[in-house]
Amino acid sequence: MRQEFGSVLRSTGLQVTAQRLAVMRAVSNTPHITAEAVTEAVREELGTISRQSVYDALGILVDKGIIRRIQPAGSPARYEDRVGDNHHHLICRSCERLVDIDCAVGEMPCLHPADDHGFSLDEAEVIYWGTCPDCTAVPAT
Amino acid sequence: MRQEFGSVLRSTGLQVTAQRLAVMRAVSNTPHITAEAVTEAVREELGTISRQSVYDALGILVDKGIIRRIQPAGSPARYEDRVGDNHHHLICRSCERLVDIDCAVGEMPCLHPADDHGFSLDEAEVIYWGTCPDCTAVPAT
DNA sequence: GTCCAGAATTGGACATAGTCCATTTCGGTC
DNA sequence: GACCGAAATGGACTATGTCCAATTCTGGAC
Repeated sequence: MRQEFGSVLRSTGLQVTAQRLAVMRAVSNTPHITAEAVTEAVREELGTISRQSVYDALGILVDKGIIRRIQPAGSPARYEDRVGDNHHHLICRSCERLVDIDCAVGEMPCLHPADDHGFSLDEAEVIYWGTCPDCTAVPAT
Repeated sequence: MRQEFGSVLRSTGLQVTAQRLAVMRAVSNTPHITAEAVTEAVREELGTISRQSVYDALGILVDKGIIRRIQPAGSPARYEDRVGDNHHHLICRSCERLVDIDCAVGEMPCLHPADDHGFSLDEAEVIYWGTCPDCTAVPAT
């Protein structure tokens, strides 16, 4: 996780900047991190960064496929650097905990609808909703 | 689609109000309607309704399982009255068009992850992302 | 080492989607 | 027709982003 980040950026034709490296580190260190948490983490590392730069960096990284954006209902967008393995997510309705779930198929799209209405599909996003063990134990907090 | 709406409300212990009936009608008439469009439709019917009442009515109807809320990434929440058949959705990345897809299984949850991390699952939400025929024909607009 | 062009960053205003709360009104019952 | 609790209202507020113009930085050429 050293200067690999730099080469990744360069290999996609992006400039290597301290802000982008810090954003990549934040996403890499904290799975399912939110934009706000990224901002905090980068500020800790660099002292300052504008909200704009964070969104911009995250947006570009997502565009380039370096990180993945997840936008579950009722929660701000989250980012993760586990890309390419097409895994899915499991979310607790009660505490919003988000857990990775491996995809049994492993390639995209891993599911095919009976009728695709002429669309050309590139991804099947699966979110499992349920209640996590902790929240099951303590139903109403 | 007559006074059925009224009985549905009563059967869940809710009061029957003009606002709620109008909201239900709006959702029923326009598949995948947004909160904003519901507000417009209800205003056309009743003359006036507060944004609050729309959100409140939609929220209660979702709570009671009378309608279903869909919150795809990058789009405001949408509502539909097709509940109970556990169908999925297909969205065009380019024009945001949203289409229903029947679930091959039909019962919830229709998918089971290899490892559920101790969660008790109640739903597997599937969103297929792709490009619709129109947008494929006209790539960049 | 200096300079340049384009890329990246910044900050401020703005947009969108939705929530909170105190008050008023309404639906259903007696 | 009066009453009570549920529902609706309106206004302020919050969270999460986006847009834009101006500035700064990066990497390469000289």
